[in-house]
Amino acid sequence: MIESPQQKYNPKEVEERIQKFWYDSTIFKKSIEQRKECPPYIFLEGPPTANGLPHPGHVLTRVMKDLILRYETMNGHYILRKAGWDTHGLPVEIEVEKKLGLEDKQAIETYGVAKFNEECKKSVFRYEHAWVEMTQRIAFWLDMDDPYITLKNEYIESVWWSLQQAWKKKLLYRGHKVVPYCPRCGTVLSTHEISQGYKVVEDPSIFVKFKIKNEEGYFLAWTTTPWTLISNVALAVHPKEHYLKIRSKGEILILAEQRVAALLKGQEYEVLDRYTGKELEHKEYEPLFTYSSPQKKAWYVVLADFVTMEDGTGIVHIAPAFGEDDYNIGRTYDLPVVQLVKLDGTFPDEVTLWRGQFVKDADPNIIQYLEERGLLAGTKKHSHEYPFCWRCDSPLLYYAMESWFIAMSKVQESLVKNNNQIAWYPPHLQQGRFGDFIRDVKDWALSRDRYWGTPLPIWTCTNKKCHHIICVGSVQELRDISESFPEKYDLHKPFVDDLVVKCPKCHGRMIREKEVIDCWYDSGSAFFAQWHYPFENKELFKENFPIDFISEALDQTRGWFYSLLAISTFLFDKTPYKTVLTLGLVLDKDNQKMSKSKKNYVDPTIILDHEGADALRWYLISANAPWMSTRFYEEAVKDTLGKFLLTFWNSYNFFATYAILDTFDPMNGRVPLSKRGLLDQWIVSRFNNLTRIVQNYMKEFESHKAARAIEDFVIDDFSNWYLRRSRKRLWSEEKTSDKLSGYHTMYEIFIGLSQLLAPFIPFITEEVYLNLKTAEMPESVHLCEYPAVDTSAINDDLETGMEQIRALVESGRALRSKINIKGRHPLPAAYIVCSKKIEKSTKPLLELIKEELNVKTVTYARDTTAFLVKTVKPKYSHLGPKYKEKAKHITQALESQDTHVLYEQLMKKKEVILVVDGEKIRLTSDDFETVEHEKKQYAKATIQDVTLFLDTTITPALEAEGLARELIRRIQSMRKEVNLAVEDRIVTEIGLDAAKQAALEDWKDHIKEETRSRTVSFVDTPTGILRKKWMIDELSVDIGIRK
RNA sequence: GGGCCCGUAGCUUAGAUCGGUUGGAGCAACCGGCUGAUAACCGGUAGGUCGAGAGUUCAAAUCUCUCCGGGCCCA
Repeated sequence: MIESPQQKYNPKEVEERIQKFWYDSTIFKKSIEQRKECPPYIFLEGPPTANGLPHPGHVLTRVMKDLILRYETMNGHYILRKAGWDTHGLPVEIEVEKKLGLEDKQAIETYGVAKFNEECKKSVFRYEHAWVEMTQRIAFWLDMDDPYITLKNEYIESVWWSLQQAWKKKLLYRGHKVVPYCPRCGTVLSTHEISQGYKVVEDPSIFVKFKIKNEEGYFLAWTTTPWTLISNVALAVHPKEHYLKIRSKGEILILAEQRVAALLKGQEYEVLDRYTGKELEHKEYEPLFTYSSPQKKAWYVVLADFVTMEDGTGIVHIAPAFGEDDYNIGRTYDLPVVQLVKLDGTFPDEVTLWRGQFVKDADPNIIQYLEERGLLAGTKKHSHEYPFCWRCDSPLLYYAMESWFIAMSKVQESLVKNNNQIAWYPPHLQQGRFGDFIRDVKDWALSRDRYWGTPLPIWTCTNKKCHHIICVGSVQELRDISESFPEKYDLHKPFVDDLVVKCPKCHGRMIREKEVIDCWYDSGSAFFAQWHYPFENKELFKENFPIDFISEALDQTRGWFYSLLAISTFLFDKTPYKTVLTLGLVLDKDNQKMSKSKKNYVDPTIILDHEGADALRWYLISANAPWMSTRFYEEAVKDTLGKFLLTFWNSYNFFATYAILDTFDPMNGRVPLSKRGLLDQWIVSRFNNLTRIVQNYMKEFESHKAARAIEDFVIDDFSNWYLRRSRKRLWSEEKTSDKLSGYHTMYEIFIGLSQLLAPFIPFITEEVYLNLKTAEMPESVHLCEYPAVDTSAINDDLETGMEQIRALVESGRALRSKINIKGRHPLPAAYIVCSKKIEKSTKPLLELIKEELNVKTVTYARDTTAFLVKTVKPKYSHLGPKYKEKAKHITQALESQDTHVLYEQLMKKKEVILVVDGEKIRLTSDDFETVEHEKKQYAKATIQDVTLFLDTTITPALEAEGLARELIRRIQSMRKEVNLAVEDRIVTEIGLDAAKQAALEDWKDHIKEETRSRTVSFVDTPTGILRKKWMIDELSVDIGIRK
């Protein structure tokens, strides 16, 4: 039995109730289990970190994932939805450092690594409850009871296994990388961290002369970091650019041809020689400083493509320890790495002149020293962006640090090949941002000199003669070589460092590399580590690889999307996922990124409380393409609620109210579609077309277009046309077959809509479905099949006809409003002038026009002649030049003529003779323009190929009918005013002018019926529980009603 | 600094792949109408430098270039 729904839609109440139903009846579990034998659709959840509160961006990703997964589930797929948590990394450590008041790494060591990591572990799940609650409230169905967690021993063990694979393939190696480093904090900063700390600063830039060996003259180089000159080992030139040897002010200098003009503007110089950069290669020079005596050959010219002609001299000083480009060129030429800066950012003792000084502070001293030695050719202030530590605000140094790497460059071709197997949404990312990144892939700097992370499973023998290095790939391996490996263990620092590990070769003590690994590696391992592969679940892993679908926000392109592909490529040489949906970012009302510091951050729970999860979901889905950024603010969600959800709810409420009143039973008396009225057939056809459209859009993740198509259907077709046009048949008291057809149609559309919309707005659809479903149907809408298209129900001709009818009705209404005749007043006739084809498609639906336009008859005509009058208008521009001063009189004479008669005369006799001032004037059709306009009693509207005429003749009978409708409308509004139930009967008394009374005599019964009046009587002074005086145009009416 | 994405009415947007009538909607505003389902609905009015400029073309919101603004990624 259908129950009466709440009059007002209360999202919070509905959603809480549905939430409880899902929980009590374990619907989520059933939705997975009932598909167990179905083809799988494999999904992998990108693990969030629960040490911060979820923000609107997370809501968007979760909504989109849920939409796709529910959609695929209803389309017959078996989908596991394992949750995951990302738990390691620097952000966690920083939170804990702040909480414990630890300033730097030394402070952490003093505090105790064991205790520190214990705090990190606790901190990681600090906001788990908020995440779980948000996930549930927006109805993201995810198995959070059995998540994968990156800090678990099993997870770490899987990660270790994969690292051992890399080791065995000789991809894991120790090397140098130049990284931004904060000397005060003693830590390397991640790129994400430094991007927050760039500032524009003015630094001294200097031109330095390097004496050419065994030859007169100097190379002129330019630098903005004088302190790196101490560690200089080479000078770089561009191989293809030209360089000049010049004499200027008595000095011989070599610099780039392109830079000479800019640097020596207005000065005289003599060109002595010209070379390409290539010709300068290996030319030696004398070192500026001799604090180091490198083992390898240094102090000569090298070639590098990165040398630009934009600024400087075209000759770049190279210090491999302090720049990434420098370091790379150093590797190419096998240059020594001279690193005359200590980790605290000061010069070491060897640098006798400036020992102990902070390098940046020493810059002026170094400049002065060079000046004194005559090696300075000039200084210039240079403003550029320079990174600062976001924590302590001290300038960062680029610094070559020892680090462990995965040689991604060795598998670059495989990366490209595998990337090309992936279906990217939006497609431009594949060859764009992501493809560029992969084509130019760098080795992955894996290690972090920190505490809270997966420890690098590499042990080195301390026996200097042995120096054996092993990479451990399982707990068992580690146990085998450890002394007293305990039953209970935790594969983090400091446990792994405290183990006494014996070298399998020489039995010497082995020490672990102290680093932990980049937490991106953790999450990028999820596709196998979530199953503890290969130690367990080998089958499960096989079944779930590769993944069909992942989806995260755009900022993950080079994050998780990359780390998954990278790991999968070197492990299995396969793409780990087939389809990736990249979501746009969520911005605030003013298109600004949401951040706590800007205070433009919207708390999703407020919207969930006010507008509800369905409104929130619908907004996020329909507002924009998934990959476009979306503005997020409460007002927008509120609009969505009002426009779409409430219309849907009210339609449902309307249907349910009448269905209950008529004790409609969906199991009884179903009318076959072919026996139903055209209106019913039309909406069913529209619904099936809609279903097809939705499925097509969803295939391409154009969920916004799918949503908009549904929205248009619900608002325009279903609510505002179909239901409105169906009202009348529901009001009739007997159970006609038309009424029953209507109920069955509405019922089927509501069930269909609840299924079609279920993946989008899971609560309200469940509410509707549960109330309407019969006992035989699945217990939840989320256990149903997604609607299939019934092509036999699609009738394109009918839909075209209806479109034309609706266009006619629209323009007819506009016409009525233009000629100022209210819709309530019936008109005798409408005429449609159109082709046979249009007549054929609209004829079956003419009843709709009759009612909507309130006309007695509708007739077709092939042409407009019967409704139009042709007249002529003098062509003044023609008459003027021809008749000059007479023209005025001619036009006066013409004005007194009937223009239609003139037209006829011109048609028949081809001329018009006028007598003006006694002179005969002969005018021809050249002197006139023909003008058409409708005959007096017709009003005309044109819609493309169709012309609509309304006959505006109002007879006394029609006037009376109009008046009757005016009265009915007022009595109805009075009923509403005193809150009468729809079925209540009343007694109506009307006081009005005697002549009008007589005219209304024939309409009394009609008024009685329409207003559910037992009696309608005309009296002098009406009485009742409500009495009102009305003005209908000029007419005063007095109405009283009572029960 | 480099790469990529975006910019259409006050707001949200369609149209861009393939150049072709006068750039469509919805919300908000205003005027009028309708209403015993609706927080609705219907008709009308007003609102546009299609971010700016240049180019290609008979013709540019659409193609090309430059610039401006926003965003992301990378330095």
